[in-house]
Amino acid sequence: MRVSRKQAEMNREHVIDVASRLFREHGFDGIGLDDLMKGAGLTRGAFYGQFPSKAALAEEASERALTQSVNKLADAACADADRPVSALANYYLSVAHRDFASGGCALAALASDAAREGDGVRSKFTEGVEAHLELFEDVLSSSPKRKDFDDAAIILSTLVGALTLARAVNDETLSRRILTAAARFVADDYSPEKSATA
Amino acid sequence: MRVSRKQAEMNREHVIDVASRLFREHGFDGIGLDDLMKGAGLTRGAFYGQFPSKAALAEEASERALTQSVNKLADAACADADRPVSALANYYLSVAHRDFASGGCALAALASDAAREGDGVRSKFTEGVEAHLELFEDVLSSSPKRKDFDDAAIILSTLVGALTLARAVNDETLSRRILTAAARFVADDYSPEKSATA
DNA sequence: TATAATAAATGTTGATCATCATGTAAACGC
DNA sequence: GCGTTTACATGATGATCAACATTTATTATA
Repeated sequence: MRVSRKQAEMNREHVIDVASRLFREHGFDGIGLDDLMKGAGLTRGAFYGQFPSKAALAEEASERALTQSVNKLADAACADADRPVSALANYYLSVAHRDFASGGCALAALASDAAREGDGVRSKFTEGVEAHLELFEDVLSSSPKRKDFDDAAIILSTLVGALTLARAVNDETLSRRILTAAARFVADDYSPEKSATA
Repeated sequence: MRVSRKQAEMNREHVIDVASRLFREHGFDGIGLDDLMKGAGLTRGAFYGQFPSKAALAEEASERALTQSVNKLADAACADADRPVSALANYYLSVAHRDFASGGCALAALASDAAREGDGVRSKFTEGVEAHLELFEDVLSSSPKRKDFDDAAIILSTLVGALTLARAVNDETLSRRILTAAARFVADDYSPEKSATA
């Protein structure tokens, strides 16, 4: 049954949204087109009218997930105007974020998967990492010290690494200790009210 | 054709070694038993005499890869006795390590995959993370300051995160900038000759 | 209203997946 | 040296995979 142009475009967008969630949850190789489309309330046949291949969907879903990740971080930073770095770290390294990979940071959920993907997906990840770094540079520049690529890269690496390790681990105590150690480090060492560290 | 007990045991060990490499390279879902066994010079039928399931092999391969990762880090630290942290960071965040995932750190290669696996694999990763942290605590304790879980967790998170991001990214310049920023941070802030940071 | 375009459903393809049953031949215990 | 054990190979199983072709139904437009 055919559907209006507008509805078709909405369906397409919905498929991308669903895929961005399910890929984060199961990995690119961890879910197939059938379940992906079922998750969107459509069938497999509807797929190839909208996308040329699974890789193409992975590309668009990566872009959307990464944009969403940056936006969530920006919102967290804005929520506490005079301690933005602290707010950002506490959001990112929360237990809630750890236990909600499908709606959380795409870098932590898919970065090691993305390294094995083709250039399409990896290009989107390149843009996504750059966007994350620019956000951090902006937030850091509000502090009296220099605006520095290195500090942004250190913070991003620490956040992604800590969240990834906290998820991989089976032991709740260890998992939380990793999260809080990293959160305290980022908040303490990079807050505006404190002087430079390096 | 049958083979001696000793040879069979050697085959088993060889399968685990090969799997630990191939899983790191392709992810748990990225390679099947056929290619896994082909990589070990055997056929699929030889598998189920040695392992009850693919998940069981993933467990043993994870354990081996993680042990190897700790050993390599320990070797790197020993190579430069008066700047162990620096040596460790420079090894871990080298371009060579970035481009050699199959023989490199299992945490960076498989941590986000492991988060989606069953309790067997995740338990091995728990032990692996603990072993990594203990190594870092030991190396740090040789410096005049405190021996601290938090510092070890921060270093491990930064190393894993930076390497993961450097691999996901498509842009060589950006990739190297992430590696060097993180390496400089770890080396500078946690070397024995420098005072505490937090 | 008739026609062209197309979204979605359905079915098929061939590859690959993990798993297991059976066959075979070599190594081991007696 | 003979019977038993067992390591491995082979083939079959059914599930699932991505990909695509065909069909059906609906909308937009002429």
